[in-house]
Amino acid sequence: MYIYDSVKKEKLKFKSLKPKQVSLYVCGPTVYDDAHLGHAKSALVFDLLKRVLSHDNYKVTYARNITDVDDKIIKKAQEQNKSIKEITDTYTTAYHRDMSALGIQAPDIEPRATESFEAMHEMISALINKGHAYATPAGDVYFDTASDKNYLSISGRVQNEEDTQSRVESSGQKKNATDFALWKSVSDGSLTFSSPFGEGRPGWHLECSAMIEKHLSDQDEAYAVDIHGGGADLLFPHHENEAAQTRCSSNHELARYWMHNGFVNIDGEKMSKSLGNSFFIKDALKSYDGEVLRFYLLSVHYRSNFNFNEDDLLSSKKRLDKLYRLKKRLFGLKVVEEKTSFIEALKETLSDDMNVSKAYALIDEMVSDINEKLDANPKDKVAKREATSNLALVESLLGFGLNNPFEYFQHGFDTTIKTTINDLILQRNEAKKEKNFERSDSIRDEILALGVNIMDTPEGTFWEAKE
RNA sequence: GGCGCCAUCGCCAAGUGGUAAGGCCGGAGCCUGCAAAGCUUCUAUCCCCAGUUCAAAUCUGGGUGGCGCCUCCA
Repeated sequence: MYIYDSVKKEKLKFKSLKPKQVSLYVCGPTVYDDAHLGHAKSALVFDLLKRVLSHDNYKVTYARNITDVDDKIIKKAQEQNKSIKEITDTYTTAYHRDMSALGIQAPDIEPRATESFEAMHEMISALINKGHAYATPAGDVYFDTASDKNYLSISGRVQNEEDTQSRVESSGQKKNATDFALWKSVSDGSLTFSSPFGEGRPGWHLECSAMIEKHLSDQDEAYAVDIHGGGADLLFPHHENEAAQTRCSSNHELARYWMHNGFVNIDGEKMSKSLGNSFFIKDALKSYDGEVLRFYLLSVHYRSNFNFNEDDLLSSKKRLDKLYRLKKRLFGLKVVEEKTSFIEALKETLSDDMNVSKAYALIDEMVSDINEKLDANPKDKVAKREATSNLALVESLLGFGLNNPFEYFQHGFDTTIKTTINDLILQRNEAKKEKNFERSDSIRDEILALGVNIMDTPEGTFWEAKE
């Protein structure tokens, strides 16, 4: 396995801390709204990573947190006159529903900030004791960035006093402009938690470091986890600060490898609420099968920015269609697992920093190859056996091709229309049998008008939704 | 202003020193009663300039054009 480390900025041969085991921590969502395509991209990328590592015989422990303490959550609760818990429960459930629709497997551990206060308190205390954090007269506890000589080693930034000070609003009580809150003193009665440092709320960066120590870390290792991932925007300040907290409160660095996925833009523009172009997964799912979205969102290398647009999605879907048409040809066959050159090639390609583009190319070529063989000899048992093995791997490694191939092509058609179409097909076949092609073609026009294509095959007449 | 990323066929997109993958679209053909599907086949020298090298899309320098982070953010 090779992984591009976004801190070292080079592709490295992956070496796990413990033999054949991998600890993976990914920054999850703050649950104050529905998940958008950006959340999907990140979750998909690391879902794929876990699958690739697992197929490489690593035992992967994957943790992805839920941030359920946050100012935005409080704001939302006030706006909607609901409790904090109602908000976080609603959107946590929604997040799980959307991720599941995209074929994303649940992480092994899903820690929540509200369940991790003890670990956070311990980390703050350790930082204070070691002289890396201080309390202000106002009751806040800040991390002292000047006390960490390796601060900024993650993002590779250069400290620039003038610049930083002009852009960061200083509370006046911080020692350095870059210092960040570990514990914020709050006493307005909104949402507070008691702590050894007074009533308040934890700083955002703290929960990840604390939960990693609690759930994944081994103090004897030089790194808390093998891999830490998240969106590219988290590199600074979030991951920089996480790393500082861990480094200064314990004896190890946070992660051996850092992975950051690129952004999802909509029609060339950054997705944001202010631009009014946020694209929620649940809305996308109204028009497209979850697997189609998965296939499309995964189709571009994870480190590149992804420009989402409907035209590209549709041409991407046509690629997945070909996989499903092959599945139709193989429908009902039992999978007999056997090694094929395709399987080896696919695993190897994905082990190269998840080269999905090349993986898709391999799939396209494999599908064409099998089709060609089946065209030449529809009973080619060897080809069929190979094909089922190949597709089984695609399903488990990439997570698509899992649907019933007939239903896949009929997304969005209800039973009534399906019945109508099937009736028309029966009528058309009657006409064809009588060689009444005028009638059969006019029936076909009727069927086409319903938004479907039909195809006559040796196995019967099948129909698919157009586009 | 600081730090960083990117620029490959009409569109999407791999390749990062050894002579341009794959998909979509389009053309031609095979198959088909005709279609659809499937198959075959055709279509780029890699933003510009200079340099290093036997050899560069791939390295270096300089342009031009996009974009990201620096404030909450996947």
